[in-house]
Amino acid sequence: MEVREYKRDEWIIREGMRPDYLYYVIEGKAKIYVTYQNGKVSLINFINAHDYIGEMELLNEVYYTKGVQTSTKIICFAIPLHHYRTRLLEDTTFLRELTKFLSMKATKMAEKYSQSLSFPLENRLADFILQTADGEIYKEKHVTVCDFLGVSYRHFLHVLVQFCDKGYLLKEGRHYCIRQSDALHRLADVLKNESF
Amino acid sequence: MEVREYKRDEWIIREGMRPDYLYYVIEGKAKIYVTYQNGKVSLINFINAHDYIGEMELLNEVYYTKGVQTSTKIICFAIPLHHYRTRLLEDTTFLRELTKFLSMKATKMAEKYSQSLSFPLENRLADFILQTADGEIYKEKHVTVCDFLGVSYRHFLHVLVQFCDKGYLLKEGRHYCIRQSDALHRLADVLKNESF
DNA sequence: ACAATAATATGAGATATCTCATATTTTGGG
DNA sequence: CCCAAAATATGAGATATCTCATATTATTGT
Repeated sequence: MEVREYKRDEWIIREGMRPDYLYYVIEGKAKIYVTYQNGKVSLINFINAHDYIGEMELLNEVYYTKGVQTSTKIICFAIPLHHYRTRLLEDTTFLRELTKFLSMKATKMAEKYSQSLSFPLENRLADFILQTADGEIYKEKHVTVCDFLGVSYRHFLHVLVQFCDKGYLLKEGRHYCIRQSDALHRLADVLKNESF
Repeated sequence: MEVREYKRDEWIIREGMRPDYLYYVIEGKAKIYVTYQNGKVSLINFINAHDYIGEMELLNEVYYTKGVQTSTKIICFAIPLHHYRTRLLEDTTFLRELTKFLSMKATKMAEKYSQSLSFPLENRLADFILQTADGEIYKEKHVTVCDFLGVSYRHFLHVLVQFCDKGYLLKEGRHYCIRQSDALHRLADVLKNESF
């Protein structure tokens, strides 16, 4: 097992190229992308500390590998599959851990999926802002967010400006300051199911 | 371990009620639903033979249980969790099998998610029709499909009628007959990524 | 066999979202 | 420090999709 380091914006895995390693992220953030035939590129998910990368390829002989690009510096473990594949697949503790990770991943995806179909951007953006804000400050890159929420830049900005007009957010140079988190919460809560 | 049978339209798991069993489907089909605060109900996924039900609750202490309703008669194994939970979580063969199942589930969800955001109903419906058609005959219930694809009945029908107008489909009483599968394939192929 | 309920169907107007065109500002590399 | 590329901004018109209203046909329970 090696410890590896990737710089910001480096590709850990190229789309379509089966990786030879299983990665476990110690520190940093990354993004998973897929490209469609018409050239459209879609941001599928974020990867954070304690996530696995390449677990699909460990488990499935046939699998279309998505691209993984770092968005900060990343430090991770890299376990060579050719050597440890069999051993990993016989290790109960590892399997249990991986199963938990995958079940969370599947659940979150299912949630995002049904939310994306059921609610307009207004609600999903409110949720995203609250989830990614650092205290009162929201400062994600617009382009990345559009990708992630799967909407056009134009429409995204339209809704963001509305939030400002309504006084939910205040634009401060490069950042946005959350002014009425209660209003945002009301919008975001619509996404939640009855359990909350 | 028991063998259980559920009739059509029965609820195997009620939303929000933690199940006491892990199920493995031998035969039949079911649907997973979630209800939002505003009362909107969303069909998240289909369950088919060889799928697990309740695996999330086996793995995660905290998990909001989705509702599962049969759409045909279902025959399944039911494994009582209070008795076998620990043993299951130590069984390598079972864990490996479950991990594979979950990785497929996560992948499919991710695919559906990014597709739903990236393409209009026209493409997604073409894909759905081809995937669920029995030979040349498509006969899913409109209401269920709307739910699944996350669009209004009105819009769904609008697009379906277009397919008929264009001669892709021919309405025959209750069913639809696929007349130009090539045209549908062209629409559906846009969803595929470069790997295909 | 009948009534109630669910599914199918259609129209019209509103809203959400996209595409394209274009301008300004910020940022990274040499 | 300068340039090219990326990110941010804004307008206008097109399209996808939703909501609501209202019929007509199946299906189901009794």
